[in-house]
Amino acid sequence: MTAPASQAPAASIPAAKAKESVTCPMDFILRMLMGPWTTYILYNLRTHGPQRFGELKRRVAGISAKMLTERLRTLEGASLVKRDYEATIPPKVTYSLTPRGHELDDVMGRLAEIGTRWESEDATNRALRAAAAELKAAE
Amino acid sequence: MTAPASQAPAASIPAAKAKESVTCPMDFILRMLMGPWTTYILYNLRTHGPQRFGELKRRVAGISAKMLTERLRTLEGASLVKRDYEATIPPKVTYSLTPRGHELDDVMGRLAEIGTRWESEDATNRALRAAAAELKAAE
DNA sequence: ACCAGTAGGTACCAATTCGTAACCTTGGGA
DNA sequence: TCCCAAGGTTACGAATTGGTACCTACTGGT
Repeated sequence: MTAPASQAPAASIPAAKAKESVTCPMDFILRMLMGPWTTYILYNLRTHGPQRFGELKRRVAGISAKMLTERLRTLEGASLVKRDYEATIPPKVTYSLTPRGHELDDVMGRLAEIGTRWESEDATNRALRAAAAELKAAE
Repeated sequence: MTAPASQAPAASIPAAKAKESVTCPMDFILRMLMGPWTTYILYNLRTHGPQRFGELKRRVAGISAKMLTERLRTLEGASLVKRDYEATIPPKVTYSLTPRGHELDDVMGRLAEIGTRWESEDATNRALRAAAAELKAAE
């Protein structure tokens, strides 16, 4: 993830600056996953299967066509998503996960599990703190 | 990942816009990991153990003090990193992974493995294509 | 005739991001 | 007396990001 300064090429900048950088191999992959909206898109493609552009756009609520297009092109470039174009009228474009895209299922599942757990842990803690605060206020 | 437009709060914007958004649980966690430099930092803390600010800064080549500070604060806020401050003169601040931070070891390892594999697969493919191109040129 | 839907592409533009540089605190060394 | 170290904080600015709006091309419905 995550490159430094002015991002665009930034992604590669840190590595570039640090010639003999420790090049963390997660970097490439995390840089992909971390792009804006990316996980929402992959999540939807995983859970709802191959979808058309409009369908995906409707599901990933709030995304602009521009962003969706750009993200899909990037994912396609990384071979995580496949684009099937049918030159019918109107055109029909279907996006699906490639085998490589599916290799992430496992990790994504794990991340989702951890994320969910943390969220509930945090909620519990907040509730505990709130309860403690009330007790204190009531005393 | 990744929030939309003007980022800062952006991170939460997509979810915000899409009220009944599908709230992907990976999102929180990926948003953390994806911040600029974040993986480099976690990677270093994992492989080299608890470190002082300056040490970390030297290892994560190219990062500015400002960024490092900001990233560490964020990670601290997410309870992934612990900050030990000793008010000696000069002050001594040591950062280390929290138990929660270590929960990511597994996923990070997997991501690293996949990333490494893809990288080598891609290298192989590039080599093959180059060889094919040469054969073609030579005929 | 006019609007809608499909799948984008392009221009314009404000807002955000992140690097650079300067400054802060306290004590020790030259 | 002056500078340095550690670990930041703050101001300043340029560059990138991503949304909005508009355009294409073709067909079907009213």
